[in-house]
Amino acid sequence: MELQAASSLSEQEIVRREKLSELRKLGIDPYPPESFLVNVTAKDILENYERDKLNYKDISICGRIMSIRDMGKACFAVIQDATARIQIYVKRDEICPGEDKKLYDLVWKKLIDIGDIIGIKGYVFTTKTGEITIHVLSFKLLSKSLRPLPVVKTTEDGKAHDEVSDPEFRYRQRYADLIIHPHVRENFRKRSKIVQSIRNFLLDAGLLEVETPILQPIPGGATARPFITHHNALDIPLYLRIANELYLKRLIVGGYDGVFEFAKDFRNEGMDKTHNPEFTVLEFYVAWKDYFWMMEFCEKLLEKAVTDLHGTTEVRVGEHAIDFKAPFKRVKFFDAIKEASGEDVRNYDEQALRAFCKKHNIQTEPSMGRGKLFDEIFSELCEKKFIQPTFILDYPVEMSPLTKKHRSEPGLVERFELMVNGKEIANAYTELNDPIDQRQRFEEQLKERERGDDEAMYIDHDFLRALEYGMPPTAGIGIGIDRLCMLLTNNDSIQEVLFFPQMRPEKFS
RNA sequence: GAUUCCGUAGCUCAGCCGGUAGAGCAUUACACUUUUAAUGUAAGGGUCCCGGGUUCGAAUCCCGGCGGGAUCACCA
Repeated sequence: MELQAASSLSEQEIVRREKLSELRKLGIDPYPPESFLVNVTAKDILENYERDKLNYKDISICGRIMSIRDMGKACFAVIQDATARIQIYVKRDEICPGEDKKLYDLVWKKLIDIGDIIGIKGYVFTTKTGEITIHVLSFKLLSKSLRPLPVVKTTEDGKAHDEVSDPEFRYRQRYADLIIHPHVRENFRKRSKIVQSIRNFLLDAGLLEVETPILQPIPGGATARPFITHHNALDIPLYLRIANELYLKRLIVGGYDGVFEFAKDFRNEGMDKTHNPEFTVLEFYVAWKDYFWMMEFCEKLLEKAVTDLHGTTEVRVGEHAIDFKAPFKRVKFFDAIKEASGEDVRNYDEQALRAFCKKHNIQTEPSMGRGKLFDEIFSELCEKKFIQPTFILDYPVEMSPLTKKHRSEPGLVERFELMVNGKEIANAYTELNDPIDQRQRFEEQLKERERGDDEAMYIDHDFLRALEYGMPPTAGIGIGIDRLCMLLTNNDSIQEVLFFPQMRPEKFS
């Protein structure tokens, strides 16, 4: 077994395994079980150590070794804990005061590597070059690393050397990516902060956080191809949810006046830098409200999230400075198309729309109905123009089978989408609560499906039954959390805001 | 799914027109008790993604596959 393993290992891996057994021979457990007391973090030291006060005299800290500079009878190394990197200073005669210098000469200098996790005790001082450093009085190996870690070296002018640039490496081995790239760790902290800020906002507003089924017998609430699975005991197909909308509305029927869920949704579609098969959507529904109320609520929510994250309402995204200061601009759907094309397509029938598309070089499919055509026209002609947060409102009824018809505009529904940086971030309605109308809308969807649109919605009879009991007037919204995080962290790939983006399975030989 | 680019040491990359591989960092050895891409000297390390083909000879050319990126399609 050893031979077989050794043949596939690199030189460096073999060396580290040899060091492992060497350590064991010396009676040192490379993976000790007991806790190591930590009384300070690297960040704490770097921010609060003051040379003259001589504080941080008796510290105990753990971290991973990120670099070592061996000076002979003394060494400098850098360790990294969850908060920061800090330099440590290991002096032979300090950790080996007696005759026996084995702990330094052998254990520290030969058997400890970059990547190893150690605990140290000592005190903080400043080197003559002015760097805050931990003077090590004793150290303990807490976990031996068996793989070479590609640590980035940065020159004085900030230029990075040997930075892992292979995205495949970074996404497949995110654990290593996180170790070697502090900014990646920071990105995900930001994501957590965004979610936390929004959650607090919703809880403060009195909404109830809920959980609803991921496995659904009918994949409803959106139009998308679902993942299908099978339940053995029930012997039925089940679908991974493409949305949780219909379940959250059932809860509004049940009498809660505000519910929200940060939901993983699943869609069996293509993958690219803005699409992952599983993704996170925040949906929430508030009774007694309409979409105008929701626009204001949404503005406040985002303004707060951005401020909590950056301390200001402005975010730098690529070339643009985007300002989330409420209120956001509002543009009506058909006004946006009119603005872009000079034509008011609102009353066009399907044929006229197809002619319009042809004129503007917009590709169409025979299976597309009016709704899809409108959708296509908007995304081709208008979407990219909205850089600053802009609400697009009053969509055609064909595009929105779950939305209440507009109170004064025939053929439209009370719906808005929030566009930021040319992309849709949120989608909201005055929710359709008329069960008869809802049934008709589902039947329209059924026709679309028969026509070849395999993403049209299925009829959910239980949902209709719920509506028949009566749902209060309600405003609802879905916010794409991944895309929001991309925006607020200035990343243009969804893979940068997902710890473990979907990848083709790796082959291990 | 389509098109296109890419796949050489642990990491970053070089290797043009075909002659079985190089550099820096990392690793190993020695020196060095305040360095910071530490330094100096020396050494080791590669199924050149996989499988076929052309050829006396392939990392290099051709075909197929696998994996990744980009663009497009579907979608959020």
